[in-house]
Amino acid sequence: MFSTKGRYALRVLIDIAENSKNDYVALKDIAKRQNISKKYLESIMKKLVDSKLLLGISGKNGGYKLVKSASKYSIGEILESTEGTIAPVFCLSNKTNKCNRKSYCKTLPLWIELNELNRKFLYKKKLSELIK
Amino acid sequence: MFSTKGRYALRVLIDIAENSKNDYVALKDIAKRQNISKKYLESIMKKLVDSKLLLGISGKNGGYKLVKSASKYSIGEILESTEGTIAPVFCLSNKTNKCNRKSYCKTLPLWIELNELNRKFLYKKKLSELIK
DNA sequence: TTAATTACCTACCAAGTCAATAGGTAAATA
DNA sequence: TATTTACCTATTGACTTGGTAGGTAATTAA
Repeated sequence: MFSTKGRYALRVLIDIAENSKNDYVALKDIAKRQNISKKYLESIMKKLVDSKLLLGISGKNGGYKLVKSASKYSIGEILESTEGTIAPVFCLSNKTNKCNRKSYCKTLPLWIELNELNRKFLYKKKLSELIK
Repeated sequence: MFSTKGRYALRVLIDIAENSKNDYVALKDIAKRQNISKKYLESIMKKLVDSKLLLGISGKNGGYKLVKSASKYSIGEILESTEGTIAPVFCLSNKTNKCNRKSYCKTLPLWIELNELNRKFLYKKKLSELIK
């Protein structure tokens, strides 16, 4: 189940895409429009800046800006950068599956198939598709 | 992310399917084979019995038995009965979406599409496909 | 009839996560 | 220089997770 981190992140990126006219969009404006706690949003913005999905500029008239066009953002990369992982089970959440049942686990193929289905869907779907 | 409840439930049903020869399979044997705490498994068995996916019989030679053939069990119903919901977001976890943003939410169509993709996959996939 | 075996039931608990809140500092600009 | 903004660290209450503990009720083999 996706937490507010990922869900808010999508709303933030939609908000910036719709409200930025080559200028920076301030956190407080996003928070007000989206009705999300300003302080809590900060932690989400940090993840998005750290993973280079947003550019953040301090000082007067500062704020956040997209680093590429909305059609270049996949929903998958946005969710993954804020949620940490989008895998359906823990054993697929890391690069290397450390579960010691993996060589004989009868459910693993199911989880792999589900994971691939989701990743394919979420990385194909673009931010621009959620706008308008 | 699926918790141990759903993941263990799948392993339990596979175990019973593979180890029941018209007789009942005792919890302690499942727990031993699957290396899962006996006491903790009890809470998962209860969910499966309550949702009529297993028949539980007390007393000597008692235990648990499938109520239908493995090919009739969908992975979706097993996960849903133990996890409560398999929806990707909270607003889709109940019959009635109570989110007050739903009339204008720009991300809701994405979640609905993802939810339907997952449900279709998990309800089509059968327990028998995980065996052998 | 009795002892053993089994599911079933209720309560509790430690650790972790979630969704915030609080109170700052550093950078940029009018 | 004052203001605005992002950025940083720490804390917290409520909830969930993954168990543990200790019993009761039902069934059957001896």
